Amino acid sequence: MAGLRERARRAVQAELAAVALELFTERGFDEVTVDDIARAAGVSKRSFFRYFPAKEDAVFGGVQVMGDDIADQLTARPAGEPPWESLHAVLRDWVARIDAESRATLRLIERTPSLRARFQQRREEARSRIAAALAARASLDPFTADLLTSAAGAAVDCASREWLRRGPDADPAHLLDTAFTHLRPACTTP
Amino acid sequence: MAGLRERARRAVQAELAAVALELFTERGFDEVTVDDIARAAGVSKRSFFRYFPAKEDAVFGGVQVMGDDIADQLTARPAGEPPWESLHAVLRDWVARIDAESRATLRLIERTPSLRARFQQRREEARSRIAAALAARASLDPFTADLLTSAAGAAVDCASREWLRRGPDADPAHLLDTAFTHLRPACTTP
DNA sequence: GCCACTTCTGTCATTCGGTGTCATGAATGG
DNA sequence: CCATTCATGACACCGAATGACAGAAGTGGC
Repeated sequence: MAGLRERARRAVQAELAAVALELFTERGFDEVTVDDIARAAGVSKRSFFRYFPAKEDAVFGGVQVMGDDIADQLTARPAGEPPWESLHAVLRDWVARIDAESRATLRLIERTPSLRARFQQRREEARSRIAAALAARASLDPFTADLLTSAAGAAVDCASREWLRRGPDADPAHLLDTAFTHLRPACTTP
Repeated sequence: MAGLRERARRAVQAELAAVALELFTERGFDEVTVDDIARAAGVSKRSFFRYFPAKEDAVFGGVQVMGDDIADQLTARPAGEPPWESLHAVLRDWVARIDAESRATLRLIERTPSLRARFQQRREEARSRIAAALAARASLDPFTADLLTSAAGAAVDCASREWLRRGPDADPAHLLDTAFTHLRPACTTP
């Protein structure tokens, strides 16, 4: 069961994230101080840092959880499937689950350099784990797993940028398909 | 001719960068304050920020200049050459020009998260310019140019990581060749 | 050499992100 | 009911970064 403490903690964290996102989208990330967020949420500046290790981290969370299970889903793919197809399928599933709120967050990230940097950092960590999972599943050497996952990351990046270029009406999944098709590496069929 | 002011400025900037790199490699980026660097170089902390916009920027410079002319070299490639081959050739040339000092810098960057973030940010800007140059030269749509340059960036990343994995004896150019060969996208031969 | 004019520099003060400390009060578990 | 744990706020502190100002030094014209 979830104790009162745990529930309160999650509630405050969600409240802080919501307040922060609102202020950020309204005035821009750099024009909002941690004190602003804390005061708007009715807590002290010190308490903010008890819920988030850094100011940037108040933005992630809705995005972060999604990236965690990609490695698991990857190991659950059919055994004979080529690695590139596995990555494509899993990531296609992932972009399909991105909801409207996450898209607003992604836009904020895309236009804020410091957030972009933090985002790339997290994505790189995730990519590293995914590469390890892929190497274990398909018995690939680390270099090849690195190549495949990095290329997949590039595909996601390009699809994301193209989606931002075209506006929210474009279909992200279709853009990702195009990117994966165009980028299919030579090493998938050795 | 270069006036005394200009020469003095470059000298101080180089001195600051050298001192900073020495302290960073010795004690780690986060364990060195700007005051430390400034004092070791015999200037005030305030003056440091007149030469570099941020602490991280004292590390780049030896690396940055190299990335600037990649777009130019790209436009100078033979007209009929496939885009992927052009990127391969130019970047191969680029890694070949990386000297020992730059390698030490790269190692420092690779093991310092905040430097990595800054580095990725700069590389992304460079990639964007290169994509524009490539699109203009080979009359590609922005999306395809994006895909090719991002994949090339992934190749460089993977080669760099593999090089760090294997130690300084490995040949970076050869690793880059392998990455580019394995990653050759399907869209190079439409 | 002398004199404006610009640029560089150090000093001081300030903002902001982030951390350590400590006392207080509330939740928890027996 | 009581001892322990945990969250909180208040305060001080560090380091990165910026603005303001005064003085030193280079630059160009006379």
